[in-house]
Amino acid sequence: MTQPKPPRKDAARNLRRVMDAAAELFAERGLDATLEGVARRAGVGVATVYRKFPDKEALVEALFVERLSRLTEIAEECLAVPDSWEALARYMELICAEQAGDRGFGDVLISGAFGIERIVRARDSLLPLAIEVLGRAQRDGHARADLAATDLPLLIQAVGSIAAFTRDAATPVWRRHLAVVLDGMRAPGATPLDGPAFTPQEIDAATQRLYPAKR
Amino acid sequence: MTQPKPPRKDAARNLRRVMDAAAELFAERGLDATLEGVARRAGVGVATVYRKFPDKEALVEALFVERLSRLTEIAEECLAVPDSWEALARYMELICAEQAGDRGFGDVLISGAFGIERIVRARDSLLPLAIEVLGRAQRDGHARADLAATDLPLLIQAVGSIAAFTRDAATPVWRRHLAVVLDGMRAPGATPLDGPAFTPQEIDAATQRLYPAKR
DNA sequence: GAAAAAACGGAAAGAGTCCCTCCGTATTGG
DNA sequence: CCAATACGGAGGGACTCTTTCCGTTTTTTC
Repeated sequence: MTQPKPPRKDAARNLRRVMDAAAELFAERGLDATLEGVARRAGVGVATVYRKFPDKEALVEALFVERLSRLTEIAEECLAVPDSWEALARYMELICAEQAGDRGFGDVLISGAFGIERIVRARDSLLPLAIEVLGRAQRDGHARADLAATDLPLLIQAVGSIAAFTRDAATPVWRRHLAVVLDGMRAPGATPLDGPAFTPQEIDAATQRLYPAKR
Repeated sequence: MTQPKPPRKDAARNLRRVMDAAAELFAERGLDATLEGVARRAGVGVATVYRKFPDKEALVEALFVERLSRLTEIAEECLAVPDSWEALARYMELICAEQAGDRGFGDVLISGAFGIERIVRARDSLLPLAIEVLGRAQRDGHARADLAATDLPLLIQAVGSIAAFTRDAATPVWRRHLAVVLDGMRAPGATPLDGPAFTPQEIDAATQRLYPAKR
């Protein structure tokens, strides 16, 4: 019933060091950061990293599954905001901020992180919430009617790409561009959005192409 | 005075094949495409590629310098459009379209393509034109006053990133998001853009970090 | 406080990638 | 037909990154 074994003291300390270092390094450099880099920053050897996590995917999973559920929380909190436009704007802003602060997290969202099951599922569970947040703002006449829910992740990704590109600058300039996007999402839309929006399946397909295609 | 030597027939044919293949492959896969891939698509050996161009950079330069000056043309044509908003909208759209149709070109714009002199210079000559296009629309009260010229390349990059991400889909969905952005650029802006815009130097710094940092 | 158990570090194996060169063979043009 | 020119593709060289191996050190247990 009780834990079979209490872990050794140095092992516990190193696990924390590794996770902290990985969180930092992935935040700065994205998922491309190497495990050797993680080890160096943690002040341990690579083997120690591998003793804690069987491979890189496991480390990524350990770090980001929790953070993804944070996004779900954000969405749910937004649904509780009385003003439906306020809710939509906050939803966009908070998600962009998460990405802007952590390049690795942005990679996870866009790529599905090597297709890790739990991560992909967690990410996919976000769309229904987006539908609700957007739908409410549309029903109230705050958000333009021709926006589709699938436009949200794409617009978020667009702002996120600015955040990634300008990451090392002093100013979080992406907020300016998010403001532009938000104004563009307001009703009434001056320029009609022509052409069909993406289906959720098309979004999935795009993320999946990302991994096999790249590295 | 005349060309010292007319080139051999097969050499001429292969030069064209290589350039065509490279244009295609870079368009599809970006600057990461390998020269072996180019050779394969051209139906020649790698050595032939290297006989035509001393190295990869030279090939990239040959392909994209011309295309960059096309962007200058676009900007100048836009300056000739009477309606200043129309001009700005067209400017944004045409540049996005160029990127959307050619992933390599997007890479060139964002990364400066290995820092190749002529390419960087050509790209930098674009900003003054953007200033004019934007300034005119602002003076006429069409574009929101709190936009800075440096916001344009960043917004273009944002839409471009959607185009890159959704490249393989049937629908050019990025047009929807460009429309959103354009509406957000209209005056009056509902959400104020707070925080300073980027300086041109900050943009340069960001592009330069891109290459050394990555590969 | 010593021996057993657990964990450690860093070198290096292994698997890729990609750029570019070499050289024996083929094509071209006079 | 032969000299000049160009060709193909194997492979050298230089990375990079993940993962394993093993002799050494630290911790725990008695």
